[in-house]
Amino acid sequence: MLELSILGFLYEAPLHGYELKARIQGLSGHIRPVSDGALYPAITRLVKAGLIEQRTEPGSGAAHRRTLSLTEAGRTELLERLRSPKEVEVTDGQRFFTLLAFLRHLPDRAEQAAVLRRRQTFLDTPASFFYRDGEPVRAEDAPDLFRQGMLRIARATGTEERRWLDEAIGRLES
Amino acid sequence: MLELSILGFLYEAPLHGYELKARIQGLSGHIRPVSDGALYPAITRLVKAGLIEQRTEPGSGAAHRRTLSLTEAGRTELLERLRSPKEVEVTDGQRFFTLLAFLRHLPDRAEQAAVLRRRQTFLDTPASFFYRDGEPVRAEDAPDLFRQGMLRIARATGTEERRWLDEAIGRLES
DNA sequence: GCTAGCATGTAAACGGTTACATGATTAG
DNA sequence: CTAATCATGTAACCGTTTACATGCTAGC
Repeated sequence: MLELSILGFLYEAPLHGYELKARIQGLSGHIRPVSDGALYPAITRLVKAGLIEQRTEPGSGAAHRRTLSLTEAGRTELLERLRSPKEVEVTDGQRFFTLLAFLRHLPDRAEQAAVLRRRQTFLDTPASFFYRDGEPVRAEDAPDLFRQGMLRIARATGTEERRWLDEAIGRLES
Repeated sequence: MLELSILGFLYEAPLHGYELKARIQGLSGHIRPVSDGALYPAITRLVKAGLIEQRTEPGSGAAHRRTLSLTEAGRTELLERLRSPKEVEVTDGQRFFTLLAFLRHLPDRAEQAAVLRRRQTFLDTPASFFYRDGEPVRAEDAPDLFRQGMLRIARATGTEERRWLDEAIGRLES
């Protein structure tokens, strides 16, 4: 997830770690701060894997500042991760959103549409959200005010997402 | 998160691990399966912490089947976790939802309302969702179809959630 | 001179995933 | 008898959080 964000942002332009952190944070609406202890090890991993390159900038700005950029392998890897997301990245809203944030980098509109289709299929599966005894619970039947709220919110989200997916897939395939 | 769900479900009735797993899964709408490798260690932790008790049921059902129940300390702990959620549990939608699922167990309506208020404050902070250069991005300005979608969906969710929070807090405080 | 922001890192602990392992009961 | 479901657990690995640590630069 973090790795995808790093690759995604670097696909657009070379950045240093600190700037990367700010962008990733901006993407999630400050819901969850990106910790240095997650970011820098992730960068190290990607460098070791040959997906990104580091070079120290001389003079400019604060102390040592390492500018990161994607290698050719990194570019290929990003596209592959966007093209073939794991099941959990389609299923989990948070992860799917991260995917969406960079999906424009996939050069083929048909491939973009295919990813949206996978999400669509998941949302249309009658296996989504809040079950009791194997049956989906209706908001009116929820046992208390709070679970009623959960259902209302989940339903509103699902409705809007389905609407957008329809529209977007339509546009991509026209 | 997992621990909260375990405590929450056991507050209602004693259960064994397998049943607990099914309920937790039902709550998330199968978005993310609960793995045994997470569940059983979590149970062990809670037992060690004195928050739940295990007793092996003789005869009934399959093989060995351990029925779990909350101790007095466990009941206190659950209420405390509901009453004073950590910042990230208010901020992160997924976690906040887990909180909501069990919030009815808080005996004091004013305390329930206070938790909802914290979420409300977070949502009203102009720091929520998708920033660029420190400014919130409007859907029309989003650079591509996919980010437009993210914004649309996020906005729909936020709107519905704010509406429900208003309503719910009103009811709780009347 | 000091504080805020820029900038990068490490180490321990924690929680979760994945894979492995076992065995009982029930329905076809 | 055999497959599905019930039922519980362990071990290796992985990524994240939290806390700690350092040092530069710009503006007050």
